[in-house]
Amino acid sequence: MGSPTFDLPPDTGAPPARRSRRKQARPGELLEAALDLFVSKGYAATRVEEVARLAGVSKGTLFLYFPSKQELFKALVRHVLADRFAEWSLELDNYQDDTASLIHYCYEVWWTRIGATKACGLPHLVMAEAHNFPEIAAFYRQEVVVPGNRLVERILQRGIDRGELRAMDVGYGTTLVLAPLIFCAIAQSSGGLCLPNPQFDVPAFLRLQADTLVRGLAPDAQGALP
Amino acid sequence: MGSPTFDLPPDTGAPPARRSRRKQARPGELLEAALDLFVSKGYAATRVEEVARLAGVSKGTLFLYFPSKQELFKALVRHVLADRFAEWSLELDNYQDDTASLIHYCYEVWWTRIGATKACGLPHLVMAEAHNFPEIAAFYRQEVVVPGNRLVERILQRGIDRGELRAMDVGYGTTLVLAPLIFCAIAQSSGGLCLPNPQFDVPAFLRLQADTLVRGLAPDAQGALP
Amino acid sequence: MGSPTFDLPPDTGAPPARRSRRKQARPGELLEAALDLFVSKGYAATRVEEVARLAGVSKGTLFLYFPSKQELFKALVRHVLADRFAEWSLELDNYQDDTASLIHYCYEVWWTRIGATKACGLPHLVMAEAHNFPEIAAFYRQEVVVPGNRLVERILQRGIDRGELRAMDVGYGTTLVLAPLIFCAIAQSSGGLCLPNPQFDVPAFLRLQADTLVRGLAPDAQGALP
Amino acid sequence: MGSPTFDLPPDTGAPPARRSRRKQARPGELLEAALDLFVSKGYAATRVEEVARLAGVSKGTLFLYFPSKQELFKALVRHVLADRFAEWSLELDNYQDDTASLIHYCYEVWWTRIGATKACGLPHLVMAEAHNFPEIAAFYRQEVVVPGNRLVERILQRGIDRGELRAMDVGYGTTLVLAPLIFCAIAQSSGGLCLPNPQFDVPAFLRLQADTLVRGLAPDAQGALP
DNA sequence: TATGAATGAGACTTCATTCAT
DNA sequence: GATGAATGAAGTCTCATTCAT
Repeated sequence: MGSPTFDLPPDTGAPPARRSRRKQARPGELLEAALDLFVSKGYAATRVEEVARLAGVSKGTLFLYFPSKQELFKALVRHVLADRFAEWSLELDNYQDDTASLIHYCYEVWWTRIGATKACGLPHLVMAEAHNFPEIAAFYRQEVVVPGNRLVERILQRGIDRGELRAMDVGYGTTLVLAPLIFCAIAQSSGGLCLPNPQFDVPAFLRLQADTLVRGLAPDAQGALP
Repeated sequence: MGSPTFDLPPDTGAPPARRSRRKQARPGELLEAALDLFVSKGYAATRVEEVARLAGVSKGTLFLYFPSKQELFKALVRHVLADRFAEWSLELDNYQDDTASLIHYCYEVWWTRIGATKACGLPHLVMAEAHNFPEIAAFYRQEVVVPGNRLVERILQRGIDRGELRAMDVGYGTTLVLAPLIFCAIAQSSGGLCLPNPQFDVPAFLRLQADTLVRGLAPDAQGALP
Repeated sequence: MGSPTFDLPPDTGAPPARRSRRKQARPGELLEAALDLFVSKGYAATRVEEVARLAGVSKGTLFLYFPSKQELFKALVRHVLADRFAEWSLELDNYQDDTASLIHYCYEVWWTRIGATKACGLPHLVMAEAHNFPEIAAFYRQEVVVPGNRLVERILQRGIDRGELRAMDVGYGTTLVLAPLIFCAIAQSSGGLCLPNPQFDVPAFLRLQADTLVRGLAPDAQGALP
Repeated sequence: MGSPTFDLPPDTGAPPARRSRRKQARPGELLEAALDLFVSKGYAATRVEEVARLAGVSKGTLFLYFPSKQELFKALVRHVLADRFAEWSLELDNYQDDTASLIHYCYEVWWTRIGATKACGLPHLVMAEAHNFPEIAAFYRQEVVVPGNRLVERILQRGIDRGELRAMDVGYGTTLVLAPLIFCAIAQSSGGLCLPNPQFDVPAFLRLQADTLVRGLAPDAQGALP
């Protein structure tokens, strides 16, 4: 049940010694700072010096840990997105309740662990820079998109098998499930720019979305076009 | 049924003369080029000289028509996204069929006019640059987000009034309708990075999405959580 | 008794026809505009397009008459400064009164014909650009500085010969006479920046200066250092 | 008896190492270089890269110390012209001899500290750019023109009080005293363009000017116009 | 002849990266 | 290791000049 952000060193309360403090924690602090800034300002508009300052080190020190701005960005993506799906897959294996509940649970969990955290800015950022960082795009596809789709495929297949969902093309069905999450991630990280008003309650929307989706995928749903 | 892109001058086959004087056509050509490059490379990674070259003019000529890179971007947003909603609103007024058909029709029309064109890259771009260009964000909200939501609100209210949709919070319902379109726009403009495979058929997905949505919003839908 | 500015064509009252009006007057109008702008904004900060607009023609037309900005500047200096000293020399030949009156008269005349007109901005401009325009500097020295000094030398020599001025090195004396004029020209053209207050009355100062100078050069003046 | 220019670092004979770190010395070196180039070529014709090269650093380094070309110019004006008057005011307070000597002394001191140094090019430059940089003009008026006039006012009033000068409007009298200095500054910085010949001995002229001025302001001077 | 659209060299400025300390 | 002064390539924008109309 990992935190969606980074494991910060335990705060000892005392101000750390200036020069030689927590050397092994530096990369994490730099990535934390990079996440903040890349997500809120975009890749190009973020200066490496800002990242260093926010992490409490000098510009030169950043380059000791990451050989370039591009490598910093790649490391950030790898760091934030790695090893989430293994954990989630386990949770799915152990889930006992019906599919409607499972979908609701997934949306809730996603919100708690991703949507409500700074990590939710990354998908947007990765997609925006996909053309400039093909390597990152490939990594993202392999480490995030494919596992995410696998996970949802299993959920849908389980629902169909249990008679809780109507028969469907599971490949497209996964996107039906994932699209709202990606939408919410982007809505969040763009300051709600695609939402109708600033009071928009994203968790409530996700509940409505889950409910509507479950209704729409129910075996006995009415109203389909011929 | 306006084209979502610009009217290029008729291609006479001959390469345009050097230093040809085409004051009327220049802004459209430059915006067309800007759309191509901004959408595919991002705002910061696009150099104004590239835009000018793609439009077949020199760097200086671009600045004759747009006083800065930022103004070029604003003009692009205005040109591509403005004046679509008036037309759509008219179509809605004249629509006769039931709500399920209307929603399907909207998704189809959106795909034809936006999703399948280069214009579909703009929402992504605007959201990515929202923090750097608050003025553009405000403009986008006012000229695109708000009118779009208004349009969908009318569709939903019409459906509820006609007894074709269940009662709901129309404010959140609009986002249920719009989110898939925004998702598809971003999926398209990021090279399908959030889609499960390269053969993903977006129009087919939109049909499935419309169908599922209509089912989910139907008055007699089953399966809602307590 | 020439005007210190340019001879404009007689104003016929009727608005001139757009295209083919007063072609032979164009260079003069352009030089008039150039004087205005060069003097008030400096050489570099003046754009040729501004000059053309102020003269009522297009940028291209300016280049029909002057092959470059530098040549426009040279032509301006030549035009404004040419043929002033011949006239003044004649007036000097015919002057009858005593030297004190003559010096007062010279300062008055200078003020009327130069100091109070836009032409008084030129010395400043020429001196500021002397390093960038050695050719103009040489021309200015030959056509303005040398004749001006000659004229004043004759005045001083006449005064010494008539016993109205003490014996002196006439070469340095001329600079005593001319320095206040140059000072006033620069004070005027810099917006009074070297003057103690905005109400400074330059003609009154020149009268005081002439008076003080005459006293200081009088044969029986007291107070010299040992 | 402060030097009007900057204290350069001691020349060790060896060429400075590439990428040497000299944070303390840089601003002074850059201002020194800026003084040289601005004064000899004018503001617009001086490129910041030239300034940097003359100071032995790269273009980027200049912008490390001065955020823009305009700020460099302002800093130069402040540095060269500020803090001279406090010192001079003190000297004036302690002066014991008669007014004629004092005026001579002032001119001598001005020549030594300003006229004979590169600093004498600044007044000309500031006046030439006054229209383009109103902020600098205001600063110059407040920090240089006003204090300078104050100082001379005190000298004249002291002379009148001691019966060594005739009664006069002290406001205009100050300009009588200062005009020759400004004239000489401009003459120097324009390569002697307004002087009758290249052998013109400026200190000798200033002595003659002081002498003539003192005679002209003497209480018993003869020869005033009615 | 007159126009003004078009050009492109060149200016200022930024910032990722290097490296002496 | 850590620093931050220094670098210089690269970007935006200006404007004198050209030239098709």
